[in-house]
Amino acid sequence: MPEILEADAYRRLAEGVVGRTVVAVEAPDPLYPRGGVDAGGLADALVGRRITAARRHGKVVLLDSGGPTLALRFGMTGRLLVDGRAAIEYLEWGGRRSDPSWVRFGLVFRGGGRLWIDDPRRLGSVELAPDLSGLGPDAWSLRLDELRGALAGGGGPLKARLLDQGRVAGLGNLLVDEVAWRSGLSPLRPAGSLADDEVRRLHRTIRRTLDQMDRRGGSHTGDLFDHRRAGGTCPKDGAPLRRDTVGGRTSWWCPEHQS
DNA sequence: ATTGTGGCCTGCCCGC
DNA sequence: TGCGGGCAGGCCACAA
Repeated sequence: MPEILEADAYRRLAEGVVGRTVVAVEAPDPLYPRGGVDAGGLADALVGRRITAARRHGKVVLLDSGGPTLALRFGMTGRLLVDGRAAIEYLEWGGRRSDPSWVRFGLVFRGGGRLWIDDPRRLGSVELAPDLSGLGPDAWSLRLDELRGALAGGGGPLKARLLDQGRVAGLGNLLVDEVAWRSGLSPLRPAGSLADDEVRRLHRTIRRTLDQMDRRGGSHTGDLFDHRRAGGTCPKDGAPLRRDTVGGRTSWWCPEHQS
């Protein structure tokens, strides 16, 4: 479940390769390169280039090197490692072990350092010159007017809108459940039905929740997280939590204080 | 255009 | 002890 918080931890880790020169590209999994490029194309584009920046938009980590930008996506079980060091050791729903066969992509640098993606489920990908125009504004720097725009006119459930990367980029299932719970908003509410004070509250909550959970260590550190299970109760008021499928995702919420 | 659904992919956990 | 089924969700293709 790499969501925006894990992606940002990966970006921070990837800053460690800025200034290094790529001498080899490893792409042992033919499923991993997307967008019409293969292992050879990745090598042609990247070998000999020096990494100049590590950026992030939503859940996507971007490496610049003077040529086409390299985009790294992590699906739900992808981990980034640099020189054998992981940004996140234990990924919820990720592998409990580490297995060399889970390495899906790697960059080898002059001097022997290495950046790679470990992804048991193979749901992540790498892409050259990604088109990010379909992504909405980044959730962490989201302005109030941008959130208003993202929710405006939506007849579908609030949760589906917040999960839609084209509306707001970066939030995943766990973070959306957490911010809806903290905001006292039902995930089932039609997105466009929120009153202005509710949008403001949601906006504040997104910002504060991301800052706090980043300090805590990731998207599994929400107050609701441990209660997302059969028989779970709301840590705020003790009511039994409801489990619904919303936006195609398992959703846990409190019918007592979320409306 | 918007919204919903199913499939991809595989480790892990539970029940038998 | 081994095995099979279900589950997890980011992302994309496709359908209504």
